[in-house]
Amino acid sequence: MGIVRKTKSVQTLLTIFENTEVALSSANLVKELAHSMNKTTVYRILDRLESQGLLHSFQGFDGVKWYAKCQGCSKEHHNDRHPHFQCRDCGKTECLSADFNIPELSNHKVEYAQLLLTGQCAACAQL
Amino acid sequence: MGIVRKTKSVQTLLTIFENTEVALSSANLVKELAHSMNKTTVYRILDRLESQGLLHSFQGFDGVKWYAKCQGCSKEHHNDRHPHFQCRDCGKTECLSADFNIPELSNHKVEYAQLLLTGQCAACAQL
DNA sequence: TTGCTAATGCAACTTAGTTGCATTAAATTT
DNA sequence: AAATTTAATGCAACTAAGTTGCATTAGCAA
Ligand SMILES: [Mn+2]
Ligand SMILES: [Mn+2]
Ligand SMILES: [Zn+2]
Ligand SMILES: [Zn+2]
Repeated sequence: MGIVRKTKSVQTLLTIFENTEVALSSANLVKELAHSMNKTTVYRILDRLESQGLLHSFQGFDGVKWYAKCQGCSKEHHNDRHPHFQCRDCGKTECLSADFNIPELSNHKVEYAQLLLTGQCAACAQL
Repeated sequence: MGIVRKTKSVQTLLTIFENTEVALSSANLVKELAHSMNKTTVYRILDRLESQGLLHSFQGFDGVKWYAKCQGCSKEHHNDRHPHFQCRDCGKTECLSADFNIPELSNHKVEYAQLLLTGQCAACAQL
């Protein structure tokens, strides 16, 4: 099952994510879309798109939630096990295609892991 | 340089962290200490203890800031490069002694990494 | 014991996100 | 092309985490 109702607001958000390669924070989307839709709507659509396997989310260093498009995820299964990077200079936040391994823990049952990196992005590192 | 002024509030917080092996969220400390000190004071002391190398912090899945004591860090250098774990059942949040490696990124300059795990803690996994 | 100023308390504010409920508008049926 | 159904939205009010400015207090050293 995909999107239940393709409303104007849903389409707006889908288009935004289709046309970007970076991650976007919910807080910032709320600001940018304030003229066209209510903030509650933004939060609810992001929620919905995530549970439908079209977007995935992660917590940033700033304590706000970031979203990025999924590749090959579904309502049933998310497989976005990749690190995320936040540039300390320009704020650019991106999904990394790199892999990472979860340490072996004898006593814990690890179900989900999130690797968050910061430093300078490709562009800022060259300045 | 250690603590500048060992006030009653600072001592209270130091004692709390000395007597626990887990991480504590600032939000929760504010609640627990509401009777004895102002929330602003809690946030400011946590900040100060971190910059003095006595505590380190990380962002939880819940979007709140968590603190735990350091071992062998100083005002000049923090060396708490270890994963953190949050139990999805009991909420227990802990520092893991395990090591983890940061993926090689040709274009980015990684300065700091945070690995956050969730699942079931030792106690909850056995139930 | 005095004086300096780091640290605290308080009130007001900000920012991110949530909730309940009435209304609207996709999608489906007639 | 209406009428119907109900998912989705808007709005207002609220919560939770954290911050800021400023007056006051209390460590601590002289
Ligand atoms: Mn991603
Ligand atoms: Mn730790
Ligand atoms: Zn950058
Ligand atoms: Zn547990």
